[in-house]
Amino acid sequence: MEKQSFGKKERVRKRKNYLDIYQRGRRVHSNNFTVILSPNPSGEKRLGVAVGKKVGNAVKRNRIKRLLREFFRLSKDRLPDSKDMVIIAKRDVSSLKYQDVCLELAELLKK
RNA sequence: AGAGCAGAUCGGAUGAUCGCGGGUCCGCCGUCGGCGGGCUGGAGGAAAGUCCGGGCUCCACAGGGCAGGAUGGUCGCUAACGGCGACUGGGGGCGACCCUAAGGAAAGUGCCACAGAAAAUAUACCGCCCCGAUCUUUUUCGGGGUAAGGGUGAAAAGGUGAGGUAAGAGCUCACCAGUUUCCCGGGUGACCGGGAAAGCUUGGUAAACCCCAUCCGGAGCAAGACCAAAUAGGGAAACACUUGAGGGCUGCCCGUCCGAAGUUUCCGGGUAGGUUGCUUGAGGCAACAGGCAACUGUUGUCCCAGAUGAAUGAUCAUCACCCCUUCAGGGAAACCUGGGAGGGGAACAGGACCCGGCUUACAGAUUUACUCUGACA
RNA sequence: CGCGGGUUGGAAAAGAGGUAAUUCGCUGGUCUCAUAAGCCAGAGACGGGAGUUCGAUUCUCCCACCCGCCA
Repeated sequence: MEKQSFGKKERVRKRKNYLDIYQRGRRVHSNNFTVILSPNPSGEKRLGVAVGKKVGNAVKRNRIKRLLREFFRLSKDRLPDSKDMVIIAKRDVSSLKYQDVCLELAELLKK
């Protein structure tokens, strides 16, 4: 069985990395999210999450981040290796359920 | 029973699967460290706003004056406060109770639009009265007295009555209201109660300047300390004490300190990044004691988040809570009781150095004391 | 996280206790064969809630929103 953990190695953790990904990555948009994909040399697949202040207060922002990480964790095996991915939440999506998030992102990643 | 008022407590619970970050122990690889496993604990009453106060850290341990800021009934509590408690004055409510930036306007300055005669030194508009002139008289003009009457305004120069007067006026008197001073009694005090005298009365505004009293050094954990790739060439210490540029100490001044350029010695400084500060503390809980209370003391007991692109989530089940629909029983009905079935809801909100407060947001639940109205006894 | 500044018609922007200017835009009229320009007239605002005051856009306090600085 594929492991479903989500450790520190699998996160994008520095501002520099984010800037690199923003510059080099390919962007895909949907209603609520923007996904940026960029190759990275390390061999790992990594996730970064960006939720701006416009989206809501701290509770809402935290909830969105958790939902996005949950999605990444559970559908890791279907994602390509050696890719950095940053998901940006565009608006207040804290009322969405986890399943709604899954559907929308899965759609988005097919493109 | 209804309406209300002041507090206090809580802020869903349990389980399963997957997952996150901390501490600790064990094992393996092993230079830091990494990997795996076990155990343990992991957001709030406001964690929020950042409105105050303090601890802590650095700035040269910070002295004086001016400027600036804050507070403003009294007494207390406290590490401290702009907080809290008790009490006093004022205002509101039938009441429980609530609100109160509540020192000084008889230090000075300013302002008080429009209206009004006048907005503070009453320069008198109408009116009333006296005198003089004019004239047959009413009239008209001039000089003066008068704040009792008028209308205006948010606010009009103590109120009522009597005397008094040419007309009037605290001009005088009685009562009442208020101010200041003094005395007596009570209280730690704000102040309260009683009495006497004075001048006879003084507009409002200090969240206008200001005066008085008290307090305040500046920055802030992105403080500060340590390790240290890259890059750039200097940096630090000691001595000497002449000129002292320039800089720092709070905005300015005084005052004071460092100090370029000299000689000698030494090798360090520092960005990315990392470590530390970082959680045992004015700490929580319980009992007893002191105090009206805020709070304090003693004893016992407990260890309860330390992340850093930032950890608490997702899915499911059960049980409680609320709402809606439907069903059964009782009833004439309103409705009451039961809980079978289905559906929905569950607030405000997330630590970022730590505490004490304040303020603001908040579905609902539990509970205590008290007040008013109605009924019964 | 900490520290500062601001909010006035649709847009910009003065006013600092009593009447809210001004410019552009908008609407109607006039002029023109018609449009523009010009001229005349008009509508449309003090971020919300308390307090001080006779009276707050202005002063004080509390919220909301926006902007900036410190890596």
